[in-house]
Amino acid sequence: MKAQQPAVSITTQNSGNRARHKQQREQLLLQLAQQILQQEGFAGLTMDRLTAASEVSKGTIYNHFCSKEDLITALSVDSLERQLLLFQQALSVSGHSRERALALHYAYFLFSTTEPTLFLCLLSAATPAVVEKSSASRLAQRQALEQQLLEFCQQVIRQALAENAISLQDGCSIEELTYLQWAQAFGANALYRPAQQMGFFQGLAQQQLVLAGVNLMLDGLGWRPLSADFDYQSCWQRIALALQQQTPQAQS
Amino acid sequence: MKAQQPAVSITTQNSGNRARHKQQREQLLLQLAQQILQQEGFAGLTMDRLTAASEVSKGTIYNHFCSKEDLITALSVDSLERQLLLFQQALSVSGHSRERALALHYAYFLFSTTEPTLFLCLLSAATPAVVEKSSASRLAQRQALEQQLLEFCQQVIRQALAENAISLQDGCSIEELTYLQWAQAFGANALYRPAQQMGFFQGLAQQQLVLAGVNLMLDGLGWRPLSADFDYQSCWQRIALALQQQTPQAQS
DNA sequence: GACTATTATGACGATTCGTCAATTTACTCG
DNA sequence: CGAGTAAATTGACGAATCGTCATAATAGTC
Repeated sequence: MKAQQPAVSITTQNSGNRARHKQQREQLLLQLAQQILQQEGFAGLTMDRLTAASEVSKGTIYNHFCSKEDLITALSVDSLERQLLLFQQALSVSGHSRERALALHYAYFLFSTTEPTLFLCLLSAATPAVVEKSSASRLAQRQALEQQLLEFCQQVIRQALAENAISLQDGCSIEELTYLQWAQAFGANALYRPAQQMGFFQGLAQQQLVLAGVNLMLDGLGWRPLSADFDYQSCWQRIALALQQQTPQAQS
Repeated sequence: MKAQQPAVSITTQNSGNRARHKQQREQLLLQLAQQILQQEGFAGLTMDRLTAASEVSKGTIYNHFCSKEDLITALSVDSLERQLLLFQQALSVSGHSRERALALHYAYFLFSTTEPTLFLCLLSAATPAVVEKSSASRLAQRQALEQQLLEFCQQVIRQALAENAISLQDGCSIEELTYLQWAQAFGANALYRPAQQMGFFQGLAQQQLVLAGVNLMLDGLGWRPLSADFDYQSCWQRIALALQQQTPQAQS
């Protein structure tokens, strides 16, 4: 069950391979950290344990991550990279602008459920205790990725404007719209587990809630076609199929 | 600058006072913890520091909080209690149902800005690392308070139904609506700082974003009067005045 | 005023973090 | 190919923090 032989031919002769090798190991360390997180919980993730699980020493690990918190931030960066991939796939589905917006929301939802651990990392990484002790470069990475994600959202909104599917009156900027949708998606996905755990709703699936939230918001905006004039339920399912069948991919 | 003389007459003779005295001290400890949090950051909050700042020993502190994480959860309980007070005040403003819904959103926003530290505690307390090491009783307290808060929201929605200001077609339950508004409010307030820090929007105030988000969502729901037919901007300001002038209260 | 139950104390062991001098490895060049 | 140098790795160690527990103090009772 140990899938981590070095396996890479470490016959790196020119210094170009050094960086690549280092990055591969970092990826492996992140994978291990994620495993520990899933199996032992957040309190169980210690640097010594990661050291034991890996094949390098603690010093080397601190050569990659300047602190335990930096490791969490690194995991969040990894999360965002995967989200980015999902977003790209989501935008490859065809349809009018509102369908594509829905696809992005689905991608976000999909990530939050298929990778709950990483999604929680994202939450933890936003916490002051973590931010305070993460390296500046890692924080910059995270910021850059977030900006890229938001860029995708803005693209869809611009498409909607071009299609004349929405009209931005009364000083409502593209940034504002993007932010509000981001907030909606973040809240609806992040709060689901806690709410369910406290027995707030019984039968309601997370999917239905997210879809309903998006429809409410986009209807409020007047993004045509309105949910009364279009079957976004089946649109949602079509998107689900399109994204799901692409997910089985690179693992080792 | 030290505002923490015991000051309470500890001439507790009958055992009824014991519990009360203990609770007072717990409140004081929470206040101190919050101070440390503001001044030293999350990484600076250690049990030893709290011990030094207080006038009791470490053992006694661990008599109140079974772990450092339990302390964080206790702070979040404190936050929720204050939120509850704000919600009560918010519901005391007069108006039609949608105005009252707006008042709740304002109360939430107000809390997130006037008590940023406590708001972040709420976020941290939702983190697995904290949940895992908090006492069951404290977690139950938090859950109960959250349920009370949601109860307030449901009240307003029921009022709206009674006023015939909304109609719940297609199996959209009260719980669903409550959840979606909660999610919207949570997201819009929690993400503001990070988004601003990454320079995503320049001039946009948090207030405007929150208000816009609520309007979008409630318009989408068809909650009358729609934002096109009513000046929710001045309504918002009126609520602000009504709540602001009640805030200066109990501190020492 | 003696006696008991409850609470408080802070020194202590256990963990975990993060460092750094010593060592090994990788690469260069004569 | 082998000596020399730069870079990376190691793991023992100090520091900091958590949480405990035997002892001491206090409150309440008879």
